[in-house]
Amino acid sequence: MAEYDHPSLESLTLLGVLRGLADPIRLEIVQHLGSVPEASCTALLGDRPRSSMSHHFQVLRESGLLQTRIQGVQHFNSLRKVDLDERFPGLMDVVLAG
Amino acid sequence: MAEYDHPSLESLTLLGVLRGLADPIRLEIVQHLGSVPEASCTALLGDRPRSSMSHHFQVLRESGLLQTRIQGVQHFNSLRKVDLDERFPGLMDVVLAG
DNA sequence: GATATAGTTCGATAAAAGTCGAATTAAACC
DNA sequence: GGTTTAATTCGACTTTTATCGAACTATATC
Repeated sequence: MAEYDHPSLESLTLLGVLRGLADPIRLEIVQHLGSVPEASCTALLGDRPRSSMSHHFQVLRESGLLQTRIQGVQHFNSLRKVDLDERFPGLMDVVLAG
Repeated sequence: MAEYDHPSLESLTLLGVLRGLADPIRLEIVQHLGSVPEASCTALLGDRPRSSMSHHFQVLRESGLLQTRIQGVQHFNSLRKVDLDERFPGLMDVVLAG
């Protein structure tokens, strides 16, 4: 696998981002990523099946909430906080405060 | 019909509110309500069936996003902006700006 | 009381989203 | 090349959510 392509800043929509956040697992992932620079999928796994988590990471990536950097066999996820702050100022602050 | 009971400020959850917002029709309703003091259901109907809209109003009410005042045969909906601003400061500003 | 109006509730259907095991890919390492 | 590790993809299934016509409730008006 080469690399993911992430949606551009301009293509992000409020509805898309809200849909990305509107799931308990994904909200938890996002909030966790608010407190660390980045995290691998495994680090956020808990006791859930990998395939479920992989699905949620995909949704988060496609809605523009996180970006994934591939290093060797690991995928490091981080919040697209700077982008999100520019596009939807204040949103991430509320989400991470909640 | 007597009156609706709306969830208390403390019982609102971020996830619940995000779920309420994560639908195109509901987001549109909320954003519209951001620009008017209140609106009846019919006023926001467009060309959609009443029963569908009634469902969305119920979801919005239960997630704490709006309150409904009954006056005669009409139901007037308004954003719970003050409550939401207190509970999730900044959230509504982003949503209404989007 | 009959009629009109505003909105809800019911119930059936359709569409969307989440779950998760099994198979697969891809890199790393011996 | 074989093995381990990290994560994805596939596909089948379940659950949740949305849609919307038809019947219903409640208020207002004549």
